[in-house]
Amino acid sequence: MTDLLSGLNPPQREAVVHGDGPLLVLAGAGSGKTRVLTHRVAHLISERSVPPSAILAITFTNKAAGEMRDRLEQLLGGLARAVWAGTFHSTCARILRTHAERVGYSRNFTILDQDDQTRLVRSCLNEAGYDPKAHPPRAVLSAISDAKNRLQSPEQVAAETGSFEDEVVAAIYQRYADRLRASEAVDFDDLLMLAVTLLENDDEVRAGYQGMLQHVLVDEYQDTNHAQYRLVRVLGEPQRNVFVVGDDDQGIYSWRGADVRNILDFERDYPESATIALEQNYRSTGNILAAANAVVENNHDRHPKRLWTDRGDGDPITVLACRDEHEEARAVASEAERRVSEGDSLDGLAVFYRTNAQSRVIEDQLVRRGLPYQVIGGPRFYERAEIRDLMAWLRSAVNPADELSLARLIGAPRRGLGPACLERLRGVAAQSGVPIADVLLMPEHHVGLNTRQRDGLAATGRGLAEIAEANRNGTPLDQIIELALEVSGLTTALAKETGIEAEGRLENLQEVARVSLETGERPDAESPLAGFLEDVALESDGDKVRDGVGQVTLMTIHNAKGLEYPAVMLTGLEEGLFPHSRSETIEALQEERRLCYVGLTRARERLVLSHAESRALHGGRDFRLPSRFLGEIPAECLDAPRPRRSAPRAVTAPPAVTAAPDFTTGDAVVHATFGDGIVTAVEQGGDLVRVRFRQDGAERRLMAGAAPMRKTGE
DNA sequence: ATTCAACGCTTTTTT
DNA sequence: AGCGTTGAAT
Repeated sequence: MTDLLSGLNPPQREAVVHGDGPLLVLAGAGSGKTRVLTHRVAHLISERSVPPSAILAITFTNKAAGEMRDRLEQLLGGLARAVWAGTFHSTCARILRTHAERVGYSRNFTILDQDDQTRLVRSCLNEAGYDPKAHPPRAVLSAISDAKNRLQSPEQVAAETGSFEDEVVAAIYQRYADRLRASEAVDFDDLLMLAVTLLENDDEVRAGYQGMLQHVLVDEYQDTNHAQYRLVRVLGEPQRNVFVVGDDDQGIYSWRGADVRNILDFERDYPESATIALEQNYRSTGNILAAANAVVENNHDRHPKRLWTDRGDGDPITVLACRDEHEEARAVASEAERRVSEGDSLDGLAVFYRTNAQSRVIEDQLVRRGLPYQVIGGPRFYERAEIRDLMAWLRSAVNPADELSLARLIGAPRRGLGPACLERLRGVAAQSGVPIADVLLMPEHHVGLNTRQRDGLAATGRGLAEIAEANRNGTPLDQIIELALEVSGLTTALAKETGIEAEGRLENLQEVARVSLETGERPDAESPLAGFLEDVALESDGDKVRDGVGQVTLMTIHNAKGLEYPAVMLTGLEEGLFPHSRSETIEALQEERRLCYVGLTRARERLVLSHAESRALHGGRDFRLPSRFLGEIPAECLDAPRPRRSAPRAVTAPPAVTAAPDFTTGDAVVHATFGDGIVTAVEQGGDLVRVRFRQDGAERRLMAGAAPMRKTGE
């Protein structure tokens, strides 16, 4: 394959043909890292005769893995199919299913999602006699998750408690882990932790994988956590052909345990490693890059680098000052309409925001104007209550030990069965040593229950048995799901309800059977249903981005990682929203800034930044100041300020700080965020002022029209 | 024992 | 605005 290297620049080429040993590729945004990864794999196979099955490529989403496989197939043909490409979680799930018995699990273990996890933590808190109000389940869960990411067992956590809260966490962690075990269930963090534990402690299993794998490649390395790091390390031995690609400026998951130091420390951990930096950007115009560079340069603790392009400046960036979120939404819709009228596809337009809640008003406007769109993330299809009900039946049929699913399906559909019934079942099961699913089928044990409840339980047991039998005898997946819908009584119950909502929910349920046929083959799954359940559990929002369908794409910036669009609108650039008010520490603020950097660098040609002066939030309405990130963008990258107002400003103007547009050098000013300062220079004909602030002594360039700043009287 | 309606509270990002 | 809890009705 001679063309494997053509079209690559020298550092890209160097990375692709790198010999043995570890390599760190510091790949700036838009520098062609996906291409480098793919071509590296192709190079290994076609030029270095590495067997495809000896290569493991870990990507951030399943979609990225699929795209890599497609691309490899174009380069190499069917040979490429044997490359093992997946996400960290799917890779670990596959390892664990293969060796389940070695970690003391059934091969049919259930993978819990966040909602299941929170419920279970809540239940553990209640069981242990702690008040969920004093110890928010989400916070406790997050602490447990942190511990698992550090690969700490409940015992280890218990040994290191330093406060009462730590002790609560340790106690709940222990209880939570026990409940998971009893239910043959694992959470997302267990997938990583159990796989690492297995590989590190089981010589035979480890030897198997280490003997099979010659090369490990990891994308988005900056967002790996400690457990993921350990997985890569153990799988990379003994050859240490570990090829990691990342960008410390794009680390946006530290709150999830990702450790940017993994990338900064790579050279220390692999002293023999080489480093290659990719700084030429092939994606964005000069103005967009200049803005992104300028913003991220306000961060410390980064590998110094500066993206460059030979594409020219391109159009200036547009900043829209909107009155409120509705006007911002109208601006989004107008941008979409403008695109259509200019003959461009809506596929090329993406709208980003910091929080999922922001999508609603934007959706309203797009619907109103008949503009097609897709929302990535937010409440997911599989997280709807009725779908979760159905999934509980399916999961229980595959994994009879799954008590969480059992608890859910007992009450769905509503038929006079509730928590009390479940408690009784658990009691009987514990006494007799019979699995709960079997107790369901034995009405003689249903003492103390009324006829209706007894009948209900027996019917539930029969239904589950029927689904399980269908799964066992190879009934097609969609028919199993249809069967589950029927024997569970879910459709019957919904059909009785009136109203448009029930209709929608009924349609959603039917949709599951239809969608189930679209999932790919899973040769490692025990049954198509088991494979489907795992797909659903490990599916990420990013996997659902569809392109080529003529729709505007709406998503959080977190979901935008790794994507690019000709036109990007970054909305809600307001203090308190972006950067988010919960990001108070320096570290958190720097991560917000990296997030901003990620958002800006998704744009190829057109970039629109918007902020609203007031925004409705949790019921009330707040006045909002423009984000400091806007102030960090050099004015020469920006369009002339273009306030977007559909009503006279006086009517709705915030009573807060009002900008005085005519600053002169030497003026004493006060800024909403930075406090007191002195104007040191006026640039761009008065649009931009330089101000040195007393608070930190730093000089900042601010937009005179947009900055939340006014002159102070002497 | 279950279900439903009203109330009050908390609000980031996600594999 | 959405969720979990609480209290009353069935």
